[in-house]
Amino acid sequence: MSQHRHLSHLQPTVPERPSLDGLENKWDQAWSEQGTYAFAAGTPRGQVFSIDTPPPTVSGSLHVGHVFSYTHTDIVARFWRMRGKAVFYPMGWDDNGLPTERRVQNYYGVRCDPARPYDPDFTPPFEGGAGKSKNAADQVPISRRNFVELCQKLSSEDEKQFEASWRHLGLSVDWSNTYQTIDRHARATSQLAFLRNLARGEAYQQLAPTLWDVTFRTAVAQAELKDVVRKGAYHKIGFKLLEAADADRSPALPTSDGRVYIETTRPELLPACVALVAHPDDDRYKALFGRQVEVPLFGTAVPVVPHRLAEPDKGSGIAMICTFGDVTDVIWWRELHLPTRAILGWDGRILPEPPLGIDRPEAKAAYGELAGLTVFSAQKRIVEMLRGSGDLVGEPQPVEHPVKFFEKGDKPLEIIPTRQWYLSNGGTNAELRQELLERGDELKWYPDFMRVRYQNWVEGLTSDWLISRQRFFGVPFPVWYPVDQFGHPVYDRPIVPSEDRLPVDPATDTPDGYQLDQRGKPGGFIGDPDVMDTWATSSLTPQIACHWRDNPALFASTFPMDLRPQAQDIIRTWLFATVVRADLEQHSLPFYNAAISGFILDPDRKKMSKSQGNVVTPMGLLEEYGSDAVRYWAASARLGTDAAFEPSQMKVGRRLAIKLLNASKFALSFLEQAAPGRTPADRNESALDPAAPVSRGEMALDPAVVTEPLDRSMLTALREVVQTATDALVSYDHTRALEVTETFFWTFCDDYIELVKSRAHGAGGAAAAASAQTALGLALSVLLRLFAPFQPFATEEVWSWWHQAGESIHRQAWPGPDELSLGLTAQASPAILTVAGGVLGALRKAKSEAKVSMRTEITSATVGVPAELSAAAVAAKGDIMAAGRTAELTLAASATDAIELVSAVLAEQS
RNA sequence: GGGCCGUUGGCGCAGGGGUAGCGCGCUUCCUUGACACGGAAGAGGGCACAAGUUCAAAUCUUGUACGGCCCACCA
Repeated sequence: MSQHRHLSHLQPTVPERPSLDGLENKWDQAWSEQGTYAFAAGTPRGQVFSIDTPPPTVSGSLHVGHVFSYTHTDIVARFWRMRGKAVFYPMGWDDNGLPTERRVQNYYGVRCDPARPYDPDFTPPFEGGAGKSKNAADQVPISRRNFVELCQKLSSEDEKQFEASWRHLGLSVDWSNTYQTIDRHARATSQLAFLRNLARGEAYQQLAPTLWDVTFRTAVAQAELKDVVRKGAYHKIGFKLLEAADADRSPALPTSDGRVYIETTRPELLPACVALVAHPDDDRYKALFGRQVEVPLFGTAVPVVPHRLAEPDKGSGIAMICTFGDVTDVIWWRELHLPTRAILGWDGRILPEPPLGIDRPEAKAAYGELAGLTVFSAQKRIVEMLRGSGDLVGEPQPVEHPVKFFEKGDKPLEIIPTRQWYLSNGGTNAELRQELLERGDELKWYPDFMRVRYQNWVEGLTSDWLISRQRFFGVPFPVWYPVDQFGHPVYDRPIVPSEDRLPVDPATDTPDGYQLDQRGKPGGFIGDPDVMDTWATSSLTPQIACHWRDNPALFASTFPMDLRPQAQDIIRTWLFATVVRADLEQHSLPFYNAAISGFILDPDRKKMSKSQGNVVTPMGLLEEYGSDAVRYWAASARLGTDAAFEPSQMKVGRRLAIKLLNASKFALSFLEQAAPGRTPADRNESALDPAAPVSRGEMALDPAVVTEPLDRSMLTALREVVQTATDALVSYDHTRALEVTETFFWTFCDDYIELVKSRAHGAGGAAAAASAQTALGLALSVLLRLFAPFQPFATEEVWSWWHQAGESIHRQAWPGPDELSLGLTAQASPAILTVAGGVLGALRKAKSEAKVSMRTEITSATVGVPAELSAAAVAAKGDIMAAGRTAELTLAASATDAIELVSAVLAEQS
């Protein structure tokens, strides 16, 4: 960092015609070569600013929303770097999980079949999705290892493209510090955290009803659900009331025909029915509690039971409980201790064999009609059967109702009993839940109202976190199970590896104490076949990036991280899960601040997303407008606020970047003029001392030279801007910082530069000229640094014109409060600049109304100025007259509180 | 059903007790030696609606409407 009271610079080398073209590649390369954004390892925690960068899903393409939110983070990173922090700014790639699997299937025309052996010479049938077929059967089955290799291959190609785009955008990421959520280190970290959870009892296995996606054939977690409104129909079905053991006990049965009528949207689950349920206070059905009814077609006898969750005003007020139609069924089943009659398989089809309770031949025959069918077909078939048997009353009544889907799936979820791994997240433990709520309070949220989304979510948790997935491209569970003498795995005695063996793949690695050939044999072992949910790994991004596992010194200097930037829609997943993991392992927050960005809306105010088909690819934008311009658009939107996709804002940003180049060129031309071909060797000498020796040394801009009131006024106003912008950035309000800087900058260009132009050229003598020239240089230096986080390319370009090669603006000190303090006696009211601009505006108005050029001379003019501002106006009168080309200017008392043109006599035009 | 944001000139946004502000767009003018990828000067709204608090309300309170989102419900 260099001193800025005295600006160091070389003889300016300003291009004849400055341009934004090519700046991105030029500076990206320079920053890369010079290590401008490298993290200084060994920096104590207090001087580090660490960022938990969201690892983008590389299987998707980069879109404008990414550019938007990552720019916000980069502004913060650049600000703190200039404030003297060692910024720890890694980049991760989320390549682990389903999206990559799907992309690989389409891209290479393959599918994973874990039963196949590894083929080291395997070549995919095609690349690039050229032979893409909708039919999964056309995909070539390959081994899990081949499949994972293809996932890694494609991911790393995608990652290169992402990095290129990010670099083009100017993210000041330390590109020597990247990770993949599937790489060796991430796998080891994820497995280590899991083993610790297991040892502490926070991770556990359970055979239980599980939300199940039949397309992907995997369990999914509560956090990955979405509601989809679907068409369905209420089917009214009669259940025959069976004779009561004590027949005269029930005087007022609700049925005159000996039947109980329920309404269901899922008649195909009839064979899975285990009870009917009504509200305990429902007088219509009270008398039935404890009685048995017979399930139509299948002849199963099931009880009628009371439960508070049954809603009297829904349907007929009495519902059938199936194992399992929805999550309420699971609650009823669990709380009422009902039997299980599962009829759905992992593939979403009706199981071939009927469940217990269906034993009569005609019941078995009825079941046989459904066996093997999909849910959809089974429903059609059973409706025909019920109609035939007379158990269906009337026609099904169409309804639209919300159904739970996996957020990435396109078929409704089913609930299937399976063995799965769970991790405590407060869903079943009030004490932990309270602790996690307190973590949410402890965290600083930007904007603060995002906090309630976290609270809502934590308060609404109904189960622990299901972390196992029956997929292939993910981090495997680092466990094996002993196989007993009968060949059955012993699930409650998992075998774990020692921590130094991580990462392991239990599908190919052998547990300690066993031989390779004992796999799957009685008395041997078997590996857990599942992988972890992608969030189970990405919830550890702070531990991965900061190297909790293998670099305690780095971890100590970067964790808990300073900032977690992320999107609002993954508070319940990524943010919450990260808090859970750090709470369990480190007993702390994983980060102190969360910056939540909004969505990008297209011009029709809809959320931009791939499925909407309205996504604009960012690279085209970056090339068309320039990265600084696109960043400007992003920076104009506040955290947590949805923003419209606005090319017009990008044009404004581009105009600003060009203006920065041109205004700087102009200001620097005076510095050159001030000391042509020479610079003082002694920093304490005046920059303008013509006797100073010529050298390639440094030239000082001495604030003491700034003597003119207008110049001092401008610098005083700028000082306030510095204060405001700094305060705003400290509180993550980049919009405000940009706004005040930009507003000042336009005044600086339109008014100040115009006002001092002729004086800076020497019209008022050497001292007055030096004052203007030095003020221009000082202001330029400060303004460039204020803009640097927002427009890194244009500012770096300008900086390079007058500073030593390699002396990046992005490593300079952020303007401080002292830098522009000109000494108490040299302060001047910022009002001078304002008034001078106002009076100049009045003179311009005279010309504009006369429809003449601004060059036109004014013979004489009178401008009214409010009394309290008249002294300020007088102080800048000479500059105003010069800028307005006015020979005779009278400053009169204004009748109003505004500056107003009273009269003007224009010279004849030639 | 519970909750969180928002509603300010044609569009995008800022302001947040004293009587509206920025950018784009629009109109008119200006090819001035930093910039035509420019510059200057203008026109245009009374801040969704209603009631209240106050000397004074875009600004505070309450309610309503509309838009967006989160959570819950899912027979």
